[in-house]
Amino acid sequence: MSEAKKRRSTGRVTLNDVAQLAGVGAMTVSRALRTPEMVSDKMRERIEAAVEELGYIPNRAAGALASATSQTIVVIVPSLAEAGCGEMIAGLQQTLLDEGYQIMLGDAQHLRQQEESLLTSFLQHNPAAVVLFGGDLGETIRARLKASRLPVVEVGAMARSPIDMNVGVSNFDAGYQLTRHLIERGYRNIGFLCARQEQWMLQQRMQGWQKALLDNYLSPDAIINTSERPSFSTGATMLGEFLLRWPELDALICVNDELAAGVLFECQRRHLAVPGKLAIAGFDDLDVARACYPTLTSVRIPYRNMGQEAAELILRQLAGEPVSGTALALDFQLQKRQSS
Amino acid sequence: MSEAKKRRSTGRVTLNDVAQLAGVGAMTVSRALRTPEMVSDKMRERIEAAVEELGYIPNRAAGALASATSQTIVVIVPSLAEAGCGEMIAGLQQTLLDEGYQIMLGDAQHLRQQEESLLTSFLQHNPAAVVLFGGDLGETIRARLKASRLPVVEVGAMARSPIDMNVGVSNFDAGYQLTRHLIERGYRNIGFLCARQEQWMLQQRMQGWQKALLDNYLSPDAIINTSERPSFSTGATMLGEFLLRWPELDALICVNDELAAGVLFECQRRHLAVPGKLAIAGFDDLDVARACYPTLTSVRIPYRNMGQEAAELILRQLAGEPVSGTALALDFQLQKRQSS
DNA sequence: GCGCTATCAGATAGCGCTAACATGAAACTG
DNA sequence: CAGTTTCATGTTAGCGCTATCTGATAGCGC
Repeated sequence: MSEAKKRRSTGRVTLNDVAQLAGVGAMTVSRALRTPEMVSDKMRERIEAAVEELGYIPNRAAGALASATSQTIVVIVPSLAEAGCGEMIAGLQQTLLDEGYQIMLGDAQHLRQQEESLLTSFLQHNPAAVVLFGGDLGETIRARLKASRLPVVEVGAMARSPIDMNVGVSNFDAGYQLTRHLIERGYRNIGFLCARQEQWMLQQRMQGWQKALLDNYLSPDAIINTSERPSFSTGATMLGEFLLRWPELDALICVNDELAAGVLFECQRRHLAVPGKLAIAGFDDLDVARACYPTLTSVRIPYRNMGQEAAELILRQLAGEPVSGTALALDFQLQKRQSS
Repeated sequence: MSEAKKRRSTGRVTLNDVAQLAGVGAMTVSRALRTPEMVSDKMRERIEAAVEELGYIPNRAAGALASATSQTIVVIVPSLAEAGCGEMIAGLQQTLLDEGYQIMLGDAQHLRQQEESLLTSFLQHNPAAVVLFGGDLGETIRARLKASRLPVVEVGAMARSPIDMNVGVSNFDAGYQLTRHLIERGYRNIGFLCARQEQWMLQQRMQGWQKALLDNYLSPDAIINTSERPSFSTGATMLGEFLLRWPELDALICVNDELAAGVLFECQRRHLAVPGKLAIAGFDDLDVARACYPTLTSVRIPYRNMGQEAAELILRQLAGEPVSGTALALDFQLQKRQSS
């Protein structure tokens, strides 16, 4: 009878279908689903039954369009291989999922340009908030994010000038305390193996080491900065250079545990006693630090917790609490082990 | 002059704004952006200029609603800590980003129930396709995915009964070949350390080992299956048990490199020569396998490649090519090193 | 010149949902 | 019991975009 050509209609169950079955208005169904407390018990039950019966799946695109907000949280990380990154995301998701938010993930692969395209692409989704890990974004992006007025949480380190909110640990303090620990143990020629110094988080650890040495009238000369990934094999490779340039070295702090373990492996290869000939320490307290031989002194950083706290902040912000601008410093924990 | 109360209007630049500035119809702008070849050069340039001038950002929610398709690819992983998972995602993203797709990530944390909520939540977005890593989803979910008629790619292992497409390596063959290598080297009492046997990928490796032993008239008795995470420290813990139960063991294959490295560490701790007293081998060829001492025999699995191939399949499928049902087996590579 | 088909641009009508307002009934006020 | 407030629900009108159709031009052979 009708032209039947007018339009598509995806065929899927819609809010209206539910409303009809339940014999109520569409708006009531919408309310029953999003703000149940605004609907009488009787109605709600009826609606829930109808939803169940039809197997209704809300269309988020429609919701997002109508309300001009989405339930999507954008997460941008420099690389998924980054230590703690997975943990952090797991923590985030754990808290966000129950509230109906989902994570849109971007891996920038340490490329400025990639960050740009990720952000451009993500902003098209009207995300509810943005989470940044590692805190090393370019100025363009920081400006764009600021301009977007979205809730932003920078996670990992304490940011120099936070865009908005910030959850992290003081990597400077971590570096400082770890170094002091080595000094207390009697080491005097303490080197530092850094990688990718441009990363704020890593740089801060290094500066903590510097400061601690200076405060103790030791000179922070023995430092190598490589542009390689801070990986096991990089650690193994770099030890040789240290020994060549600073034969008197008696301790080596590595900017993360993978490097530290790599250095340890190379010591084994060269039959250098650890900590007898060389003490080693790292950061992040990865599982490997507890398993290797000798066990590795490290600094535990609560990555999962960071994710959870970041999620909390976002939720509170979205709920209207005045948490904008909060900077939350979590505690790290020095793990003294056999390698020092 | 108008009542000014009717409705919200987000204030953002819309397609219409661009159209007006360019002096064309909205539809033409839409076409110029999505299917440039359908618009004359003159128009396109004019429109592009207008887009630039206004800093127009398309609203994906509106697009998704109107077209009933989104540019979102859902990725569900058992856990981000899973070896190769990050690599795979990076590979995926690399290929998908240029085509305008983005990744919505779900970490199921090895929980069936979590998988469910993730999927429910994600389906609300009308994703263009779904990528599953590890291939250990529950039946409910597999059924739901099948019913959804979305393009699905299972990545990691060769699936028993693929939902749709599949990109992976034969973990059975990998296990078989690794074991054969050890047999060829003269080892006769070859144990297997498994963890989380319920994971298909890991189980297959184990069965490859079994088969290889049987084919060579050796009995696959020395096996331990732990429910712990296959981590460094789990490896370190489990070695003791092996030595206790099978003192004659001369080689130990671990279901992944972290376990293998953990076992190696424990050997160092106990001053057991590797491979003199015990040979060790793992899977995944993580960086640690190349860095540790002695270096670790392993099987290289091309995780990043898998992600790329999966992305290609999705793109081709979405472009209408008949690739549905494809099962793509990639090559692994045996890496013979010092530990065997 | 005539019809005829390509080609491109515009007009129209929603996609499925929710903000804002309107309504009606119950609950309260004095 | 009229008048006000409260509450639960319904009605209306889009959110910004795209599928589909219609119309205008241009090109073609004859």
